[in-house]
Amino acid sequence: MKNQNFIEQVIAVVQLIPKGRVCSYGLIANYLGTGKSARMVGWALKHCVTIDDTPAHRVVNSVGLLTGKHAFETPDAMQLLLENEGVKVFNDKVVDFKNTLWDPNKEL
DNA sequence: TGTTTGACTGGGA
DNA sequence: CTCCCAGCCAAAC
Repeated sequence: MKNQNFIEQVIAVVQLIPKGRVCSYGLIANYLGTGKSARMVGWALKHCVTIDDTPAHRVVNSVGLLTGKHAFETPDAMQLLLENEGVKVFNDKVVDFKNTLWDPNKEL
């Protein structure tokens, strides 16, 4: 998967995230090679749901905070989806984030 | 073609 | 500790 647009590359990585795990924007950006453009990952994810049903709820910011929850149909949808997969979320942030974090650079 | 924006991040005040 | 600023890069306007 390389001949795709940036957005589709982000989608591909997000879809690789195992169920019950989460990933940070910076990690994905680093994996894609964009490095510091973590903003692009979030930006792309926002648009990816329009072209694909990407599990964007598995992507959070560097501290496990559900920064993108407002992009869902309802602000609570993201948290509910995560909890549905076994990821505990409290006060809009992932509980035991570092244990739940999935690093594509390490796992792949 | 140039400017603005954004689900981020890390560092400094 | 919290708040603010600058860098970052691709897409949208």
